Amino acid sequence: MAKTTAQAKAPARKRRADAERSITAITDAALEALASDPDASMAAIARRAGVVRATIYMHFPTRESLLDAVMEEATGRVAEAIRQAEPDRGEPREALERVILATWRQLSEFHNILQINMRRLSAQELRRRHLPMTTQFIPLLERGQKEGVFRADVSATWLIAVVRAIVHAASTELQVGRLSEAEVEQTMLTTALAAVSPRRQ
Amino acid sequence: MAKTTAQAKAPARKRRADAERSITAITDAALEALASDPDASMAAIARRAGVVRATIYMHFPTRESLLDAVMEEATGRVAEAIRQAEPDRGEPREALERVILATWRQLSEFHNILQINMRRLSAQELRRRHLPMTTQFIPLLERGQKEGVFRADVSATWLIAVVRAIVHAASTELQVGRLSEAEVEQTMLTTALAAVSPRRQ
DNA sequence: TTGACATCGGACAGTGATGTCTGATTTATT
DNA sequence: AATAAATCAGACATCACTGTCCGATGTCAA
Repeated sequence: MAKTTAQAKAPARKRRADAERSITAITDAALEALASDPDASMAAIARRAGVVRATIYMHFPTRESLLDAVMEEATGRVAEAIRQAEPDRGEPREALERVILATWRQLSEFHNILQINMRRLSAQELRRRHLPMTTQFIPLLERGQKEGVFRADVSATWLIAVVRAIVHAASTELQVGRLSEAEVEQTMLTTALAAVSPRRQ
Repeated sequence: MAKTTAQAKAPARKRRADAERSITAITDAALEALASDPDASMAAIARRAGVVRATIYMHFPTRESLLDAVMEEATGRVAEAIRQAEPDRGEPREALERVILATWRQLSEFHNILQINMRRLSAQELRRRHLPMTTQFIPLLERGQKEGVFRADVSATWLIAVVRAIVHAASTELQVGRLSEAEVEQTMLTTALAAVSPRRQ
């Protein structure tokens, strides 16, 4: 609301077509570059975007503002993937499996992006910007809690954190070779479900 | 074995007492500084250690070598904490609770150290250097699997990864304020146990 | 076609970091 | 007390990065 950066939805004047192209090229390149190296330089991002470094500064006055745009893009993509998995449809456990499967690759791809933002943003700010994702999970978790298929002795937000942690762990173990492509999804799902299931009395 | 760095157990010649003091001061300061800021500079570490920057280079020829020493120190501390929790004594679930509780504060304190090393080391190298910690968990997990109190349809190493992920998640949620000091340990423990428990048939 | 917009290519200053070096001074060891 | 070791204080070269600026060239839109 305060700043008027390039990714603002309502630009003061309409941008030219090539400017639009540059902006998306830069955003995409930044997303890729930062996902593989959280300290990727502006030069590296520009190179990847097929653009000269100064061009980035045409649209993003500072590195910070580019990181903001990247974060918005990343959370937007994940949020969209969640949406398409229809978290509010059907039996909660099945819905959760669906949502996890649909998003787990992106979540692991954006692992580094999360790290970046955990460093540069305050806890509240991070929380606020994650709302597009978390708000979609909460109804599902709470629904499952009410129906008694998810444990209700801990908060829904904690269950979200646990699921996310397990997904990240699966991603890491796959990378390190301790889990195979063949078994990783099944292992991840069954563990996540176990973690959110009610305690045996 | 290859390099002869300051933290080598058998120095070529005996160091003077003040040199020993400097080395531990530097290592400790680096541990603290890097735990709170993964990009802490040599200057910041020196300042914290009450030492001039050049003194660090007396004992650690390069930043990398200091990071190596810090990592060894961190894994050593955690390994020692695990050892003192006696993972091989008593009922597996109780032993696991004991071990998690005894180490979780350190694990969360060293969260950033882990991040640093995940970036600078290869997956294999990281795995190798974590052995002092992981090897202590494996017998406990496998014992529990044999006794039927831990799930056996996934590997013990995966269970370790899950427990670690949950501990880290708890640390993060505490930092972000979504879990209180009062509830975090209980929540973490009950979730970890649920994740490693056998499936209901 | 024309004028405004956008990019290019490169140069520039400023900053902060790593690693090296030196000479003076303090400290431990024998 | 003498000697060797270690630290200090500060300077130095080097590097990589950020952000700014410029003139020249290319490209869109009316």
